[in-house]
Parts: sequence; structure tokens; C-alpha cells
Amino acid sequence: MTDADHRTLHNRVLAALGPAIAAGEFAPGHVFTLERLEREYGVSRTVAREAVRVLESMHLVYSRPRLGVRVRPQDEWSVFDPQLIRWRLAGSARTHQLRSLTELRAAVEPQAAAAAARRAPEEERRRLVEINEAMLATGAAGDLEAFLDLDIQFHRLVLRLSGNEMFAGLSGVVAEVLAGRTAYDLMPHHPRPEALRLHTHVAAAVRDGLPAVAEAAMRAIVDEVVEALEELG
Amino acid sequence: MTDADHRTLHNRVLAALGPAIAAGEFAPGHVFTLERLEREYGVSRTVAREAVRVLESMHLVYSRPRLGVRVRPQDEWSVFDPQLIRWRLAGSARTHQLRSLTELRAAVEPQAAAAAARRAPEEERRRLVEINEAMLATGAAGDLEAFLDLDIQFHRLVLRLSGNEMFAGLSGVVAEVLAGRTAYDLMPHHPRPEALRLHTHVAAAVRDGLPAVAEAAMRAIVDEVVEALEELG
DNA sequence: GCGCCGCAATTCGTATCACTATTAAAGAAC
DNA sequence: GTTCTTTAATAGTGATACGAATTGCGGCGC
Repeated sequence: MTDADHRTLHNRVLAALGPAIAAGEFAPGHVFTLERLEREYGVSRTVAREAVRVLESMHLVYSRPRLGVRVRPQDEWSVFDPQLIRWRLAGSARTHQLRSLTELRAAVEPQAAAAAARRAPEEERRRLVEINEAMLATGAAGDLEAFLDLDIQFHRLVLRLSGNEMFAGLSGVVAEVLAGRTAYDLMPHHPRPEALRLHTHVAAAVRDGLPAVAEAAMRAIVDEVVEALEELG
Repeated sequence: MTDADHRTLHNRVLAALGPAIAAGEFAPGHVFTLERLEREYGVSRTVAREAVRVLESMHLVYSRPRLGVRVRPQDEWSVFDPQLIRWRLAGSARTHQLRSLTELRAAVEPQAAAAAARRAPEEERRRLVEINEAMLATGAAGDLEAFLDLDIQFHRLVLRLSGNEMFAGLSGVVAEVLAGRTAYDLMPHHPRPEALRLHTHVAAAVRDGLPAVAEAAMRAIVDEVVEALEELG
């Protein structure tokens, strides 16, 4: 959720270079040389190379002798890399990234809710109901920050309970979208009563093992979010 | 689609080490040292470090002074990393990985088809119909290999036409799933007539700008696949 | 003009050394 | 004895230097 580990030098180089490339500040085909990176960031070749390796593994650049380090076209990037997602959310592509991630949520979360209703273990289902009860309490109290935290917990848990590791792997992404939405003021300052009710329905349907109900309720939640985003143009 | 670039040494180390870790051959918490990796693969420290950096960026391991390079628990891995997906498809977790990816497809592709019907540019819609016609022809001729290729093209194009970069980013994954399904003999040796008809419906609905129809037809396709996979236990 | 060849730019790979962070154990204080 | 402090060992981190390999480009020969 928070920024990457800045203990190592190559991570600091990445933290500067990655967002710049992710923001499209360099046209596809733009060439760096290791030497330039060394000078620009005041680091040794070892560090510059390590940073380039990571960028290369995300398919942001490729690196060949005699040619240098070249920026690849956007459509070759590994857009699911959480680090890349974070970089893009931090930059000028923010709303664009938020939009595509929200559509992804809209596709996945209903299926995840259905799977959770089918497969989640007993004890954990109760946990979902508990989180929802806490949401109702903080929602009424108007504590937005605490509410966001619980909201994230709720969606994370649904994804994890789906028993599908790919769905579970999206929980970080969903957390960033929810947090980003609030940070960017795309959220009402009081949680909408209907959204709260829908969360309660999801929790209850998962608890009672009703996949179709859980799916429909979750779909209502995410569709509302997609619509709200579309209204912004 | 094919295996990673073996031109560089660190990629060769990755190609050996990555699949082993991905297959769970080392328990979470297992410790490597750089020195051991150097010896084991007969490479210099620089190369060993670069390989570790990439593994670290996928959250397969983390590396700290005095401690070595430790394997992280599975639920922290970046499961959407295409390279990791490939490693797992190659190993003993193959069916498990195929199953979770298929559920992901089932969630995403119907939404992608709807989005394509809404937003795809004119010329490209026709392209989809053309691919479908070719599918019908090779399907009738019984050329399984050519059919698989067209099937992959079809689903890739739908994902791309959705106009959502995240959906488009899954096209490599979908290609691997389709190819893996055939390679693993989870496919009938003649394409099922109903599946073919459904693809035709998707193409026509996208061409005619009918999101709901495209979504329903695509959902029928992927649900059938999920069911077939579940029957195998 | 066309193909071949060699130059030069750059990454790739190796080797080595000093530095730093981390941990655990030894030792000192109470 | 218990707890706090110091110290020492260990491994990753970062810097530097150099030779090898690769390949785009320009020039040379025909």
C-alpha cells in the first residue's frame, strides 16, 4: 500500500525513474545509457544495472549491447505489476488508471463474492459480518478514515475468501483504488446508506452460502462505482 | 508467450531458480545466500544479484543484510506477473494455476466483450467477424492447431477492443490458458458446434454494438469452460 | 550502387574491496 | 540472576575497473 522500500539505492533510483517512464515522459524508443543513469542519479554502475533489470522485468524497457536501454511502447508493459500501478496512480495518468482498475474490480468482485459464498470456511464468513457491523457503526459516526479502512478490509476479505489466488492477488489493487478514490475526493463525505445496505447483503449472502445473492449485491456495489466514475466525464 | 529471453546470464539463472521457487520446492523462509547462488550456477556476484533483484520485484523473495535471500510465503507473490504465471504453468501447480486463471477469464471476458461492443472502432469490429469466419472454416476442416491459433486471436482481440488496458493486459494470460488447455488435452478434438455458434454471436453483437448480447454470449462461452474444468474434479 | 568489413559504442560478465546493516553472543552493571 | 550494553561475525550493499561480446553504422572496395 505504502511506497516501496527505500533502504536500498537501486530502489531509490527506481522510485525516480519508474514513475517518470510510467507517466510517459519518455517516448517509446527513447534511449538511456547506463552511463547517463549513473551520472544523473549519482550511483555506481552496479546500482544502475539493478534498477534497469527490474524495469526490464516489468517490460518497461529493454536493454541490449550497442543500443542502450530503450523505453518500450505502453501496450507491452506489465500493467498488472502492483509497482507499476502505484507509479501510474501517483502520476498524471491517475484518473485513467483509476478508471481501468475500477472496471476490473467491477468484473472480478461479483464473481469473487459468489465464489466466497460457495467455498469460504465457516469461521471466516462470520468475520465478514463483523467487519460489516463495524462499517455500519463508523459510517453512522461519520469517521471517514476508519470507514475507509474497514471498507478496504471488507473487500480484501471477500477476495481472499473466494479461494482463488488470482482474485486474492487483486486485493492490493482494490485497496489502492478505494484509497485513491477517497484521496481524490471521488467519494461522498458520508457513506451512502444504500451502499452500506448492499455491503450488509453481501456479508449475509456469503454467510448463508448464497452465491447468486452475493454476486448480485456485489455487482450492485461496483456498478454504482463505475457509474459514478463515468459521470465525471 | 514463449519462454523468456535466454541471451543474458541472469535470465538463465532466473529460468532455473524461478520455476523451482514457484513450484514450492523451497519452503517459505528458506534462505539462500548470494555466495551459494554464485557457486550453484557458476556465475559472478553481479549476475546472481541481478537475478535476485528480479525475484525480489516479484515478491518471491526478499533480501536483507546478515540474513540472506529468503523465500516469501506464497500469498505475498505477485501472482499476476506473466513470468510467474508461466513458471507455474510449467510446473506441478499447473492444473491449479489453470483453474484459477480460468475463473479469472470467466470474470473478465464477458465484461470485456460488453465494453468492446460499446467502444471498439468500426474497422476493428469487422476484423473480429473475419476471425470468426476463419474459425468456422478451420473448425469444419478439423485443423485443430490452426483453430487454436484463431481462437487465441479472437479472445485477444476482444480484450484489446475493450479499450481497457488492464483487460488488454490479460491477453497473454488468456493465450496461455487456451494453449495450455489444448496441450493438456482438456479440449474436445473437434471444436463443439455450440461453442462455435456462441463465438459467432459475440462477433455479431460487437459488430452491431449490442453490449448486453455480447456479454451474455461470452459468458456462455466461459461458463462452459469453467464447468468442463470442474467436472475433472 | 551494392555488399562486405571493421570501428566504436554499450551492454554483459567477472573480480575485488570497502562499507553498512543486522543479529547474536559475550560481558558489564545492577 | 536479570537486564542492558558492547562487540564481533556475517551477509548483503555499493563502488570501481577491466576484458569480452554484440551490433549499428559508415566507409571501402569492386
